[in-house]
Order: sequence, then C-alpha cells, then structure tokens
Amino acid sequence: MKLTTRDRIIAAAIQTLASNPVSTLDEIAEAAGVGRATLYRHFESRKALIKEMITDAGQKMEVAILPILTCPLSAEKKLAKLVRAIIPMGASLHFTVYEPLHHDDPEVIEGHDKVIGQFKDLCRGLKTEGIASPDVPEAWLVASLDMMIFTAWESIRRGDIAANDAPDLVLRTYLSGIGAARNPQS
Amino acid sequence: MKLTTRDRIIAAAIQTLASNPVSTLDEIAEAAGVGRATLYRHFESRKALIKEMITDAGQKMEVAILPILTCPLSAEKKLAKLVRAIIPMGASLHFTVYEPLHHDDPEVIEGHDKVIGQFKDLCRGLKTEGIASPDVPEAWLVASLDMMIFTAWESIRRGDIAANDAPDLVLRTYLSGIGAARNPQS
DNA sequence: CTTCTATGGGACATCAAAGTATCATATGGG
DNA sequence: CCCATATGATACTTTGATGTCCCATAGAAG
Repeated sequence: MKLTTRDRIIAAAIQTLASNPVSTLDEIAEAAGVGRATLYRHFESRKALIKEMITDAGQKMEVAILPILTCPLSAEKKLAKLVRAIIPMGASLHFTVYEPLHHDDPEVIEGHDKVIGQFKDLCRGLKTEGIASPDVPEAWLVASLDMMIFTAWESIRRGDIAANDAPDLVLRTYLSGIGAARNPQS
Repeated sequence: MKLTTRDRIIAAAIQTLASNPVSTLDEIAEAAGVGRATLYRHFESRKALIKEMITDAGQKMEVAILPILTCPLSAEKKLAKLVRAIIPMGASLHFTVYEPLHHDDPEVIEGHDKVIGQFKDLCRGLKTEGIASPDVPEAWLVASLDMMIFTAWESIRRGDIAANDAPDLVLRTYLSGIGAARNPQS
C-alpha cells in the first residue's frame, strides 16, 4: 500500500527535525519529496505540523508498545520484544519522550504520559521479578532505557553499529552492563 | 573570582540552548543577566556565539578530562572519577559530542575528535583490563557512556534523580546493568 | 474528452528574530 | 573631578523563514 502524502510529510518531519531541530519547512518538504505549498495544504502552520508530528509519533509508539506489554509474558521477555520493536522508531521515541516544546498542549502531554506510563509499568515488572534491583530509582530505570534505545537508533543511523546487533547490545548493557553477560540467552 | 561577562553569556547560552535549541538571543541574554546589545559587543553574531560556545564547551571538557585520564590509575578508577567530574557538565558534553550543526567547521571538529578520542582511549583501557567485554563494539562503549552521563545530568535537572546519587547510578548501570551490582564498591 | 483533485513551482506579503546605531548611565582609575 | 570603558535600554534596519496566492499540469474518474 502506498503512503499518503500526509504520512510522508510527517515521516520526513520526524527524521529531519530529529537530526536538526532548526530545520526549515523547505528542508522538510524536500525530504518528503513534495513542494512547500503541498505541505501547507496538509498542515495549517509549522506549529501545527510539529504538533501533529508529535502526537503521531506518540500514537505510533503506543501501537507498537501496547500489544507487547499486554501479552502474558515475563517482564524480561516483554523488555526484549520492546527493545527490538522500538529501536527502528528511535526518532519517534525521541519526540514522544523528550519534547520540551509544546509543554503546554494537553493533548501532547497526554500522549507523553501514556507512553512513559507504559515504560514505568514495565520497569515495575522488572523490579518485582527481581530483574531490576529494588534500590535503583524507577525514574532512572525509565530514563536510562529510553536513552539507550535512542542511542542505539542513532548509532545505527551513523553507521557505527549494525542494525542487527543493536537490540542485543541494548538488552545486555541494560540488564548486565558492558562486562561479560550474566545471562547470555536469546 | 568574578566571572567575566563573556563567560556568563557562554554559560547561559549552553544552559539555554541545551534546554531549547531554538532559543532566541533575547532569551540567552536574559538568562545571562545582560542586555542583548552587550551580547553583540562580545560576539559578532548568533553563529559566532554558538561556535564559541561549542569550542568553549570542548575546552572545558578537555580540561576536566585530561588530568583524570593521564594519572596513573586503573581504567576502572579513571572511569569513576570521570563520571563524577562530567555529570555536572552535562550540557557541555552534549554540545561537544552531539552537535550536528557546524559540521563543517574544522576547529569544532577538532575539539570534538579530541574529546571523543579520550573517551575511546578510556574504553580501550576498560577492555584490556577485562572490565568491558571484548565483544562489545568500541563505538557502543563510547556512545552509551556519553548518553548515560548526559541522561544523568538531565534527570538531575528535571528533579528525578538526586545529584549525589547520579554518579553511582551511572557507574553501576554502565558496568553491571540495572540488576544487583556485582562489585558494590565505592 | 472533460472534470475534479492534488500537486509543483514561483511570486508575493508578513512577521519574528537577527543585527545596527545611539544615548544615557554607572563604575573605577587617574 | 574627569576620563575611559562597559553596560542597559531603546529605536531602527535587514534578513530569512513563514504563510498566502495563483496558475499550469498530471493523473484519476466519469
């Protein structure tokens, strides 16, 4: 199925703005392969585009996360599936979690809280299963997981890390650090 | 000793631009506690300010890193000192390592490479000491360390993590993951 | 073939931030 | 007191990106 023009613009905006937050609409339009006028036919303004981009990213994240986190698996297994699923969406993750702009928009905040909430639940599960130590703050569990996934995405994009190696690296580093893996499964 | 106006502006620019990359010069000037005119008395243009900010951040990083990495300690000890020293400089780290703008400026690139080079040396040391597993790519060792330190800084700034807890969290997560620490020293 | 819709491209208007110029004022040394 | 230097404040110009408009055209549907 062919992507709609709107979706191509959103995707281009995510990619372009992730690599340079001060991109112009010309750059975004070019990356999307459309004229700037077309961009304005789909979005009222720059601000509207960015807002829809953020909520769109949040929805994509939710769609990717929910089925994984609601299936009956151990938190550790869920984590593994989650990491694999989300690494390719690094830019979406970035905008969903770390967008200090639109601080005020309730719709944006809601999407943000939903995604973060899912992460928090997962991290709580890791604690109750004894995977994560109880004396590590939950906020750190969430923040470092987000960060590690985003870093993996960026490392792939730069060509530093093979896309197929990234998920294992993230899981391993997150669960047992950079030393010898304690549970070299999967 | 009192900070020069120039240094206050640079510091304000680092803080302000780290939290919002599209800050205006008015915002930066206000954060520095000076008038916008004064800002132009010290820097030719916005671009010049940002460039000097980046090189300044790079120099600060170098000054902070070098004495630690050249002293005769194990790589593991160096890492511990490094993390403690750099976390409060999170914003500087951010601009030194992850600034895709000024991609072209040789001076900026040089500073970047110098800092990254130091990190790489340290990571190599961790490998030879057997602290880091040999099958983890060096690029991942560097990238995840950078990002973890930056995340710690941001978590402190948001109020999620206590400043005094952050270094141990980073070291522990980096070396042995979020589970029970293997070597609960220091 | 005609019509409807979406698009590309370019000309133009508008606006916000960058950058410039000037004056009054403070501060510190002589 | 007087001068030099640095600054705050404000008004002004310039610039570059945003936002608007229009027209020619391609493709799909009738």
